[in-house]
Amino acid sequence: MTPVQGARARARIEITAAIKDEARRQLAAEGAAKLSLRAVARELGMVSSALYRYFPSRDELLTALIIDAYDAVGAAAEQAHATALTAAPGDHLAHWTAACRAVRTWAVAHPHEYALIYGSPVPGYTAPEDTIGPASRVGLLLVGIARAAYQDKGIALLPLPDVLAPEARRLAEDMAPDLPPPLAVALVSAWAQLFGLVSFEVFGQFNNVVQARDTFFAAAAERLGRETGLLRTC
Amino acid sequence: MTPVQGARARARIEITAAIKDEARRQLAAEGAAKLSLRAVARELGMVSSALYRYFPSRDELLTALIIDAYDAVGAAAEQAHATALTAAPGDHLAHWTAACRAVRTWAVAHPHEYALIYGSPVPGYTAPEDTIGPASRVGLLLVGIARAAYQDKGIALLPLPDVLAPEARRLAEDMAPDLPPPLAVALVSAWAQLFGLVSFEVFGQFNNVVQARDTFFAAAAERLGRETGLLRTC
DNA sequence: GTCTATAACGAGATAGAC
DNA sequence: GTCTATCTCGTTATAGAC
Repeated sequence: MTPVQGARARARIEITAAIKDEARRQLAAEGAAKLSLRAVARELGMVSSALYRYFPSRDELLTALIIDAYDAVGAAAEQAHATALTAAPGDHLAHWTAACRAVRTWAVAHPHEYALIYGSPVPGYTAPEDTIGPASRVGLLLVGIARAAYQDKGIALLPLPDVLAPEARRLAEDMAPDLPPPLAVALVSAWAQLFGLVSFEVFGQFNNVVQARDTFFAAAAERLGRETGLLRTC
Repeated sequence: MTPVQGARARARIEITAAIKDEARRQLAAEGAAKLSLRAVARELGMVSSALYRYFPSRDELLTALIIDAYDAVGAAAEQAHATALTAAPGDHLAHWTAACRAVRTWAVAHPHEYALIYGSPVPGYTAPEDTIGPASRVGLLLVGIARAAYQDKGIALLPLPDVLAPEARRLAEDMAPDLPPPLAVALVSAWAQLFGLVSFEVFGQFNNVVQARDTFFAAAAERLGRETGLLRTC
């Protein structure tokens, strides 16, 4: 808090940010598997051993990038949701699609960071527990939207097959004890399916298939929301 | 066709297979980005330059692995579909879920090959046109199942938003001119969402979330089929 | 013609001595 | 922090065995 400490702390923050920026650049150029502390250091005009004052290992740098990415996509979704909340109060389906579109927009703008968190696992790297919280942000937001809709007007979902009932109960207890188990199952499905749509676009599976990506995604996301019970249509 | 040619050809096929097998082993251990011709050659007791008799470059070896993977998952889905066709004739939803479950089963059994084709793109590698055909097999199978259902008893789908109408027409023309545009859109969405479910499981996003993976997936796949119009439920 | 081995290139990573 | 010696890589040219 003294001026000197403040300057030191500020420098540390700046250098940490510069390291992560350069690491993100390498992520884009070479992929997460080839991320190397040495190359980052070289590009920054530092010596590799100096980096260890900021990140104790390559894996910890990777973890920081992963957490940043989860936080960025989570914040984008949350902010879009907050905007939609005031722009169209009570329209739960609009809140849902706003969050979904924010996820897609962020992913298209940051394909390599998206690949880092929702693509193939990095060989030899296992995510520590620190990533669980940030990784849950989008999912928890979707749960929140569904909860608001449920408390507002209830939901009408298709009944689940009997074999899934225990898992549904367990899921609901884990993530949202106040919601009916079928809704919990529908939410987890929709969550995975949402990222299926985004991944297919970002990873190139839609090349030569889908052209009007924006409207296509918007329609699919709305459909997902409807099927999660946010609007009764039958 | 003479004995000598047959022996040569057989040896060539065997060595090609051995190279791909070893490459797949490295794929699992180090990831596609670090796949190295030299390491493959070393492990096989060959010299790196000898590999060029079989694959003109590292990227062509990658392409071969990608095509094999697409063909493997496509064949698995097609075979499961064929079995379901005779086991439950006329039950289009059962045919759909059988194909979906085969995709998941293959993916869980071959996570690294799955990651190669449906995960993050390999940095610096761009897939040649040869991969388009094999990459389309699962999608075309889903189209075929939907076509059978459509010709059998028609479909009832939600109307599309107007902005999506041109893209829907274009999509239907491209992939299945005999199917109504809304069905084409629903199929592409379901295709992407199916792989979203599989990717979340294979890539670890379901860790600490979904436990009964098999029944969860089966229910979600059935739901996807229903929503694609394979069964009218409203 | 078909294959393998040797050697080499230029580029990059890595380990250790200083 | 710096320098160097030694690795790796993809790829090619060349020569010789079958």
